[in-house]
Amino acid sequence: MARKTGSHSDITGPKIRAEAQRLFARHGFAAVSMRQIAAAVGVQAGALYLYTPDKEALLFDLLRSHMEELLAAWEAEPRGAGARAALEQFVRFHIRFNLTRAEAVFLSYMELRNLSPENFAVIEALRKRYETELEAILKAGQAEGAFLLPDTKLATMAIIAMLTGVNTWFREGGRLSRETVETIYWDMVRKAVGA
Amino acid sequence: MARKTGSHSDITGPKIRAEAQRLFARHGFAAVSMRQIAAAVGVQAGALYLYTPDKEALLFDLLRSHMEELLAAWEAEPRGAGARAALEQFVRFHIRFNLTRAEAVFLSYMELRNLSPENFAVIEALRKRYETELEAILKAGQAEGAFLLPDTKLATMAIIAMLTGVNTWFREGGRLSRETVETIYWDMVRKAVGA
DNA sequence: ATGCTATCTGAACAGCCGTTCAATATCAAA
DNA sequence: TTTGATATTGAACGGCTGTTCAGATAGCAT
Repeated sequence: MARKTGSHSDITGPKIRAEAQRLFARHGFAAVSMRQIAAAVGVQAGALYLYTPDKEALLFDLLRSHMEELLAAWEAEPRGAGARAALEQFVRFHIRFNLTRAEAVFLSYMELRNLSPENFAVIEALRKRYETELEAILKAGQAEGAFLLPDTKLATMAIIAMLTGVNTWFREGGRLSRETVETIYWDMVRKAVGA
Repeated sequence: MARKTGSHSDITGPKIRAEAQRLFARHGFAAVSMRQIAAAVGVQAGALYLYTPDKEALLFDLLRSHMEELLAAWEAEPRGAGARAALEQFVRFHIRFNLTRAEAVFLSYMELRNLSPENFAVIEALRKRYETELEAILKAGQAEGAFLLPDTKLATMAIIAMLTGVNTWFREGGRLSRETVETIYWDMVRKAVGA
């Protein structure tokens, strides 16, 4: 046996990334073997190397794609006028976007240490760019007198941690809908920044 | 060679736990081998099994000890009168305690999935107990009219996520002292709960 | 129908994994 | 000084690891 009927890189490639993401998120990068990923895809381990130079590159690709899609989605988001509207937009966007990509978010927080220093720096830079988006909103709000904050840098970190935390407990079909959660978190954030 | 001069279970035992915690936190549970831990302790791999039945039990021990010490420390904390004082106490305690045990906190958040279902349930129950401590404060504050919260359960999760997030960026000797950070976070939490 | 290219297999590589255990050296008590 | 308990080694177990590659088949353009 060699090439399989119906085989196509347009199908196998994405399938590998999808299964890798699922398995890495579920068991952790180090705990998942290339043979497990291959089995999930329905292929032998050697075939994976047509699509990635090595295991770490597979992880890096997932993390970088996620961060770039996060930034692109935020930039494509409609922006209201004023810092207060922008902050509400950010809060709702962050919760909504992250909930639809729970596995990727999980990976981005858990598996950074499995990256080489160079790859780690790339992801860190993207994450920093995203944080700066929020900090810019907080600084603008502070300047226009809409917010009252002791420290915009700390507020940035606090708000992002708080919002990302939703992913750890939210379950579809639970007590509260995603929209309700967004609203409740927005209420707490709004108060916290003194708006 | 067999037994080493100066060898003692009172020394080797704690040393194994300390090195395991350090290595697990640094590289991840799955990525660290028993031989690496043994080498860090200065012993052969086989000797570890005088102190733990297997690798997972080593991790479980670290997580359970941490959670129990966290709960014990909180219970030993002096309690002020009223929900507002209690909440400030909690905020400052959580940041302070977690910063002094960064490795254990990191492990407790990252390595839960490497536990067997039974062991996972034990840690989850301890974590739940801790969360309930905060929620009780929020409920009491709500009842006595000190706080104004849309949902105490969500506020609990939001506050804990926000506070634990400090561990990801705080560095000793950085721009702000631990006490200043405590105060700033307390300010944000206080506003968020409407107090 | 032919030939080229894309895709995949299956075996092999060297090395590491968690764990067990008989043998052995040290320590502490008698 | 002898004896028994304690602590450790070092080798061995079967199995899994990431990665490479020659060989083989499927798809596609001619």
